[in-house]
Amino acid sequence: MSLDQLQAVVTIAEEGTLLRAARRLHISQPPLTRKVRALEEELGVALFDRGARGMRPTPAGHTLVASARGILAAVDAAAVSVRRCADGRGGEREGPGPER
Amino acid sequence: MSLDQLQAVVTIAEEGTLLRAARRLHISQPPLTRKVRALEEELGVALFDRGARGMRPTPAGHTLVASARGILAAVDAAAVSVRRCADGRGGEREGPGPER
DNA sequence: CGGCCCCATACCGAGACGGTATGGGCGCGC
DNA sequence: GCGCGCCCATACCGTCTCGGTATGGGGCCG
Repeated sequence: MSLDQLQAVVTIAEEGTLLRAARRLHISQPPLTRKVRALEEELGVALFDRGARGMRPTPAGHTLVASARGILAAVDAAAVSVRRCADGRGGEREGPGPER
Repeated sequence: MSLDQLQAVVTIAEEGTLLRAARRLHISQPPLTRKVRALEEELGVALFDRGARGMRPTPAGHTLVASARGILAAVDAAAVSVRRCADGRGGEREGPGPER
């Protein structure tokens, strides 16, 4: 599991189709297919229901999307905290707090 | 920034030297050097002080280690939640809560 | 029934990742 | 003061994953 894959899952869930998600992620559709399938195989769980209309998240997929949003936000917050800690001054408490 | 790099930073901070951290991560020392340097350049911040004795985290490094621990725990919790959601039964509330 | 949209697969090239070998720097013991 | 050992940094190379293009199969709509 990688942050890349989590971002992919979140975007697909938001867009509903691989093509639109791929456009938003600045990649092509086939790599996205592989990313999702790889994650599904790694977890041993189907994350999306494929239909002729697009992809709809399964209950497991929905759960993962919710968790992934928090994780991605935490990563971003961590980067900000680290830069804050060394950029201007040299002392800051750990403050990635604003998660979820 | 990748989960791999976060894991590396945490392990290095715990072990104090690249060699011991590399052993724990089942990789070699040179790739670890590159991982850390890449992350430092990406953030524009020095994460460790290199001395003849080993590597000691800077304040920024310490901050990142703390955040990284929470993120990695959240990722693990997410995987568990997803599997729980689809493994036995088909309905579970989103419960990655125990983070940090 | 024809057309369209969407996902899946096959194949290929480039970039990233990891491993081995080697060098430079510093502290410690003799 | 000098040699030794530890540790991080760099150079080079093989492999493997990742992304892109081209193509196929399937279902819904008009």
